[in-house]
Amino acid sequence: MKRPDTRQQILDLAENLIRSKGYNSFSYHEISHTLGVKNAAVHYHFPTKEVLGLEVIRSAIQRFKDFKEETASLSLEEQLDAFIQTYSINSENDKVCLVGAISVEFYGLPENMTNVMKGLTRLIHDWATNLLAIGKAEGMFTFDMKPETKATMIITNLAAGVQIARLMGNETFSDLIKGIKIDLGVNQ
Amino acid sequence: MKRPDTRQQILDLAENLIRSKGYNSFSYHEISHTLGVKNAAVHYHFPTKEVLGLEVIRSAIQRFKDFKEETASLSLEEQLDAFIQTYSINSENDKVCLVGAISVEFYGLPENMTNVMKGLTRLIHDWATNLLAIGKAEGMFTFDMKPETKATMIITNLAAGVQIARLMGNETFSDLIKGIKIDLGVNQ
DNA sequence: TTGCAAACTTACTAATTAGTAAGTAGGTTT
DNA sequence: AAACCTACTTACTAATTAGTAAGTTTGCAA
Repeated sequence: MKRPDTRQQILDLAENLIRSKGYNSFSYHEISHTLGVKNAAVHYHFPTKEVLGLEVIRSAIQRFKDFKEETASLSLEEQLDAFIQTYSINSENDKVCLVGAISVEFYGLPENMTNVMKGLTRLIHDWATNLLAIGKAEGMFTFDMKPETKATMIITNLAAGVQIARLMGNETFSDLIKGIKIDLGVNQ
Repeated sequence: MKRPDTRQQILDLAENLIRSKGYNSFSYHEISHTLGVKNAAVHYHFPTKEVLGLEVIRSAIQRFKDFKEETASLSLEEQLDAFIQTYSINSENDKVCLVGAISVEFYGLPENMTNVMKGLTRLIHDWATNLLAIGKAEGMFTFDMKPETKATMIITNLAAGVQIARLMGNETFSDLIKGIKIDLGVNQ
């Protein structure tokens, strides 16, 4: 018999549930039922829901670090496009990003989770700031503010863009991307 | 004895809880305990949690309509500032906006709630679009895209701005406001 | 072949959840 | 003053929740 890799399946499903409905809107029962295992099997891999939530965020941190490495050799515009594309995929799959999901439920989550999440948010923001700073210095992007401010603007556009797409439709999101590029001066 | 206006207190508290932790992170017990009444008193005013959630959204729709009327006679820039200020107050009170709160939990909420929420989102977006269209025509705002696109950009900046402020601090939000104004050409 | 550990299941528990039925106190209407 | 209504309380229930303790199976190593 094949190794079903239950642990990874639980982790993936938990992330999808957090980004579909929020952390406090899914139960261990929903996970075990969906994967065809028993409730205790989920607790075997992740003793508490807080541990599961933490692991979801930690794996997202690792995934972003991998993304950084994998795209490091690309041009700035290709890096930005790759970043935006991850949100386009979210929008098509009706999934919000972790930053949005965790921040909205902030005061209903274990402090450990929100603290680890702060690290991921800084990581993404620092990366975007650096990208924009270099791009501005090289004359590739045009904006009249600090690169950290522009980074906040683009990240908030994307984070709430996938949220508002649930209420207004996916065209709203693709339209938004065009706007971001126009303001950066990278439209052609 | 004074009229305690329990119904209004429940409604206000419910909105605050939704915008602090999310709809599925608070209970009728939390409401009744906080207000010093019994669980059944909450059910007397709002028979089901879905009804309570719907009333929260409906009262927000009414509030936005009142906002529109009250600010209609102001200049475009004053109207925009008034709109932005409601988000600044949110940020200071660590509250996200309803659009963000409802959209993140979207697939964990009763369909009635998300449908009514779509109405509020359209209402806000249409208002902002109209404001930006007139402001652009009058040469007050400068942007090189459709006014509906710029409306989406500003609304997503504000919605996710208050979210990301929870993870990165309130300076991130006030910084973001400056960025929005710079891109609109209404800085200083 | 025996021993052992990883990955479960079986069978629970205690707490919390939304929701209800029946009663009651106090003011208003008739 | 009798009837009635509003705004509750008392006292529940059934379902769901996260979490646990004690087995069981299966593959692998000694």
